[in-house]
Amino acid sequence: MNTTDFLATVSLFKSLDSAELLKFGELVREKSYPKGSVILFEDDPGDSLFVVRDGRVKVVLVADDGREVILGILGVGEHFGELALIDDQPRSAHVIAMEESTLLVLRRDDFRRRVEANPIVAWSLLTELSRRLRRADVKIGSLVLLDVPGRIARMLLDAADEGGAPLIEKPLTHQTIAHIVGASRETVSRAMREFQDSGWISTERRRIRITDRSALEKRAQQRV
Amino acid sequence: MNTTDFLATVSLFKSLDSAELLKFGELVREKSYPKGSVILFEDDPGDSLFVVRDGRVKVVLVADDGREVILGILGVGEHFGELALIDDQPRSAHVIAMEESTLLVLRRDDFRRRVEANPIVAWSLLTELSRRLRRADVKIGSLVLLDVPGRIARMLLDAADEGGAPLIEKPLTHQTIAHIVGASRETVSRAMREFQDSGWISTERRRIRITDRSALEKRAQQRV
DNA sequence: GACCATCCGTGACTCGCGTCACACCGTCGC
DNA sequence: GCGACGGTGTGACGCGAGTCACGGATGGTC
Repeated sequence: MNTTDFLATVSLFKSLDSAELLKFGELVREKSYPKGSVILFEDDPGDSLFVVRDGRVKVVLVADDGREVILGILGVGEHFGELALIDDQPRSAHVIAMEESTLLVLRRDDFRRRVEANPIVAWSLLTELSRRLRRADVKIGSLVLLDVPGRIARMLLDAADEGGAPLIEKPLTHQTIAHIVGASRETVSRAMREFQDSGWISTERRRIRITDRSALEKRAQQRV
Repeated sequence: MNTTDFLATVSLFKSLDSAELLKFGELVREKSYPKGSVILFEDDPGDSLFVVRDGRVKVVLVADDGREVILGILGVGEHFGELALIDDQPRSAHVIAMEESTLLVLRRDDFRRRVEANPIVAWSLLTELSRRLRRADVKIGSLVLLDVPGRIARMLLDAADEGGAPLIEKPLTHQTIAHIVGASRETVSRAMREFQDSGWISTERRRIRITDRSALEKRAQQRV
């Protein structure tokens, strides 16, 4: 798939006509990152928007002692780095490649010019930021109101919804889940084991299948 | 101050010329809410944007058992409810008047028409949503990486920065702080007492003064 | 003044979960 | 095959913080 066709599948650009897409296509550079490499650092001044062309990246905050929180995992077609384009503030988190990944990079000035010329993109951006804000608020609520197993249950449901099927395709190690829900690896292990013993989920070669959705939903309700 | 002049002070509208302001002024209705009343409910379909004209409101999530998290407190000139206008999703939280408050209400269709006619507003909105998203992410980080006193310290610093001076003017009860940082009232009491005994803060008739900023900042670093 | 509603301070007890420690896999490369 | 490595399972232990149960202070209202 060439770049223009790919851009047409990205939510941010999907309502653009082909002439516009072509223009955007001309402005992007393509760049590859090996697994584990840091794509951008918190506090850096930022002037680019990135679209995941291939691979998977995580958005993380890390504490001085190395502990980390995963704010989000982005796959093909998703984008990051737009905040710095909008408000000129430094980057708010690190972004790290979870696998070998290739990204499309769009520079601030180019992006702004195109957005001003084309309010549809501005509206897509608004929609996208709204979605993220809602998710962030839900996450804050979970962290305060739910215990760790509850947060894991909710997270599994979210991950499954994303794929459409009650099956989580992407490899999710316990360690990764721990970073997402704000818990320790061991606690995640224990909770997953319990879910499995209760027959709520099953794992088949690195993938997680949800076998009792309503039980998980119940567990993910506010407070046990 | 009349409505138009007031709107000119609101960040969302501040880059508009007076003709535009006048148009907006004609579209809003004014509405009052007694202390404690619920201005909007989570899950309601929403079709209005609200601007705080007077008073103070809190945005909260509440669990079935009544425990609550405060996502934000909005004062004069701040606005809420725009998400539902952008993405047509139901409201994501309750909004409750903390004091007798009066709000300006703008309906979805009117708002959208004005935004389409005037991209400056769209850009202000983007800036505002970016700001909130950053704050939300920082909050998620705090919840996972900091202990309760650390979160309180950070919250005090934020509140102080908002006012410009090292003094928090608005009454903040321990209970309220507890809801903001996701802790119990008792724990907040103990932490505040400790801060006070260490000479980091002092309280003078309902207001909190920060007397040792750097100590608080240190306490608010990742992990004790 | 008396009375009420809020708010704050503090001890005692409990428990969820983080931490440490170690054992047990698969799977990959040589 | 053998080691190395990344991932998982599980016990033991300790601590932060929630909960319960008070008592006491402050301020507003009649």
